[in-house]
Amino acid sequence: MEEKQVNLNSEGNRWQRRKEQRPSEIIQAARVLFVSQGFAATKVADIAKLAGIQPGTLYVYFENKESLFKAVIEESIKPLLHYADNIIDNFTDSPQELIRTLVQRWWDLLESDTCRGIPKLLTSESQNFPELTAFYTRECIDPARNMIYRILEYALNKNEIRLLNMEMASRIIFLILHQLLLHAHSFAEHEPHPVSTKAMLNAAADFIIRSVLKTEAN
Amino acid sequence: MEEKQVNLNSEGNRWQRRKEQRPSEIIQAARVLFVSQGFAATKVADIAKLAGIQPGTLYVYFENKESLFKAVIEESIKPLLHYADNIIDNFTDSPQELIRTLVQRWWDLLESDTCRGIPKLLTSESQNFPELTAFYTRECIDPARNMIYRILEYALNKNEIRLLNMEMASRIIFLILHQLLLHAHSFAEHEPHPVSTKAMLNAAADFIIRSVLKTEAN
Amino acid sequence: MEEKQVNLNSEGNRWQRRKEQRPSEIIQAARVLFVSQGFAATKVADIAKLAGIQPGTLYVYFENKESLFKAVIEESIKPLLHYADNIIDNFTDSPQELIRTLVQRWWDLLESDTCRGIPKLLTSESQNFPELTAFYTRECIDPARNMIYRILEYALNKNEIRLLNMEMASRIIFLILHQLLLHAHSFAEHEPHPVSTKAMLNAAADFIIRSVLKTEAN
Amino acid sequence: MEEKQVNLNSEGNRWQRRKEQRPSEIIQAARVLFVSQGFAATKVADIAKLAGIQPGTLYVYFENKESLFKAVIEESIKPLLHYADNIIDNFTDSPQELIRTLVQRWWDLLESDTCRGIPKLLTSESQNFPELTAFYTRECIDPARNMIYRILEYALNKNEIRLLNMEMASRIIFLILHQLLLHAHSFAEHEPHPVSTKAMLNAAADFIIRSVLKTEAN
DNA sequence: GATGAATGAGCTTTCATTCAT
DNA sequence: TATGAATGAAAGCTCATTCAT
Repeated sequence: MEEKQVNLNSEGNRWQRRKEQRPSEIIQAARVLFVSQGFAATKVADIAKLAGIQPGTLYVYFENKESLFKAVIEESIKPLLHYADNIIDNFTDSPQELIRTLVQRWWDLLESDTCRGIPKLLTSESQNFPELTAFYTRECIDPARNMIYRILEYALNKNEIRLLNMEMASRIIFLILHQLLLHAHSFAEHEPHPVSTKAMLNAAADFIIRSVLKTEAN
Repeated sequence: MEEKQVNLNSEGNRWQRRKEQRPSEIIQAARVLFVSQGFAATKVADIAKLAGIQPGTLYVYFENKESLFKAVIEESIKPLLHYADNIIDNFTDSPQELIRTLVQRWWDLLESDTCRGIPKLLTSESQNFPELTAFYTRECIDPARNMIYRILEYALNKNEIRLLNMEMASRIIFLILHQLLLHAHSFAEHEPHPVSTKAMLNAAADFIIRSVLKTEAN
Repeated sequence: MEEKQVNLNSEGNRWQRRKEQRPSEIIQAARVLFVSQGFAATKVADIAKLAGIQPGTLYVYFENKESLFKAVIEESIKPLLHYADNIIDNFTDSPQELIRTLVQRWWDLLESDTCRGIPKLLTSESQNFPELTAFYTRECIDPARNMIYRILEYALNKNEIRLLNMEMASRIIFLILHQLLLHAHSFAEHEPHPVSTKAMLNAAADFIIRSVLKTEAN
Repeated sequence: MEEKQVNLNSEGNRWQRRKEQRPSEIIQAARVLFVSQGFAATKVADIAKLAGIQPGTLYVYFENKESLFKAVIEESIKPLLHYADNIIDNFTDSPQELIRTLVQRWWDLLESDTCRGIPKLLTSESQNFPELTAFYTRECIDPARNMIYRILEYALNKNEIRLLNMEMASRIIFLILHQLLLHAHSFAEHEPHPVSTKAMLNAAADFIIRSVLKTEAN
């Protein structure tokens, strides 16, 4: 007697889940190479080698190079989909602390093993993969800016914010946070005068705080 | 009586000899495609087509695709090599005006016809062309930051600067300016809530001014 | 009852995996075309077709056309590296018999399946591949002349040699043997009055014997 | 009223004559490169450069690369067409002297400025240009062997010839003479133990004389 | 006639993908 | 499932040839 084999992971999901059975090592390997070399310049054979498999095996799990790319983005973006919750878990700190926490958590999350370099990759390939870019813009960038906006609102409620356009300030803050990530994967290692990550993060937080919060020393 | 048939650039001018203009036309075409698609994803045939020539003609002027890429970067970077002089021509304005001018001129220069998209391109290809990246870092990024630093010094001398680490502040300001350019060539067109360039530039200037200068409303 | 349809190499075996035999098959095909057309005039696609593979397959085994050429030479030369042993296995025959044997064995060895046409090929391409030519000169030509010299010494010891400069005679004998091979791959088939290989070999042996050995009829 | 323009140099001539107006410098340059590199490996642009002209100019005089090649052969072969008269001008010398003269004149003629390397070139390209090869075989090789045959006849008449097959001996003598030329353009410069041209020519003459003529020391 | 920039067909080579094992 | 040799379309590049100057 045959039981109908139910496929729980129906492929109708826009962002398919393959979960356990998918060799996430392939995705990790692919992400590393895509980030450093770009999509077109990365060879499938090199991904396979880095993942410790043969080229043919890769095609057992991914339909083609492009769908692997999408899986890389999709998978790496997952932790960011509800990052608001991840990054800032309570709004009871002082606004200043909140901003410092924001910057640090932002870095920790986006440079974590699973999504390191994804913003750089999406910036580079934005024209080649417009759907992914639109998805990222809608699901990650926009929520991120909303969260920043909420932090500013929180400061506003505490009467600690300076006179400013909160919408535009959110955007600029986002630019700073985003560029911190890009810089780490592009020019950082060619800097004539390198600066530690910690120093950069602190400087970014200081810069933002000075710009948006009321502080003694103006 | 036969009128001489005048060929209005229909196909008779395929054999135009334009030794002088060709290289820069090819470079312009190549820059556009390299910026939007990346080096590896851009086909030589497409560059040729966009430049209005045949593929073989491209090789009359450039040894290969890579040297064309280098020519694109080097040529496009030229206006930036002494951009300090280009961007800020006098330090007699108020510091606030100076920063507003900086942001606007930065944009005008870097999004001008000759170098539009180059920062995006170099960010994307930094790992694939380390020498070019080092060159850009040394000759463009570093001087740019120095110029920003001098603006802060100017404000310091006028006693209009807030208490801050000028070196690190310069770096963050540079990040903002740089990211403005990248954003324009990546996510801008996929924004769910687009914002005009003018608004972004003003917001960036405001943000920077609030962060580094003494202002009434803190 | 259905007989299993046997596919007699019609097209079902396009995907044959024959890692072991492939390289030497490619080399054989390449040798044939290189010998008749020269290196530059031979197309990689034609070599592949003659070897019964696709162009891409060739590059699984050889880095490029030039390294295939080198492999052809190196592989084809192998049987010649110790040909002295191969050609003349004993020095107990009469000098005259020895020379007849030399000529015949020389022909049999150098026109065997594995090295047919190589002297012609190396003559043609000597300027384009100087290292290979030097290698061939040192490892094949020089030892060949030494062996000829030893045959003359053997005749000398038997007091059957005429008064002559043995060093120079060896060179001339080598020229004759070498040219026999070249002629077979160049003008032979365009001869207005063709002569059989056998006749040529005998004539060459006769000519050499008369020149270097004491014979009754002078 | 138009007179029909009469082309005095009708192209019906199998081996066209362009005489004075043809830049024989082009042919000289082409011969040098064809001999050392082969037909396919020689670039028209390099021939033009060596001839001191521009690529386009070459096509004023030659229809295409192949017809230039034919002109090279055709022109270079001219001195050989009646070389019997050129090489041996009298049959009054002793047969031995005649053979020595033959070898020396053969060399002087075939390595003269106008035809140096042609035998090597034709050997290399024999399969690619069968008509030229047939022509060369018929008009040069065959007459050359006939002349050698006549020398042997002359020796026969003087009762100075050994017992031999004169037809086959002529062929072997020709092989030797031909190979002397080939060797000079292929392996000679890679010889581990070089020998002067003069020594080789003498050795060849000695070798031939010993083989075909009655001599005291047998 | 001479030029040399421009051509474009055709070559070598690459590499994402397939499939017999 | 995993393999990796084989594929073949497509890319970069060459160079004999053309033709406006």
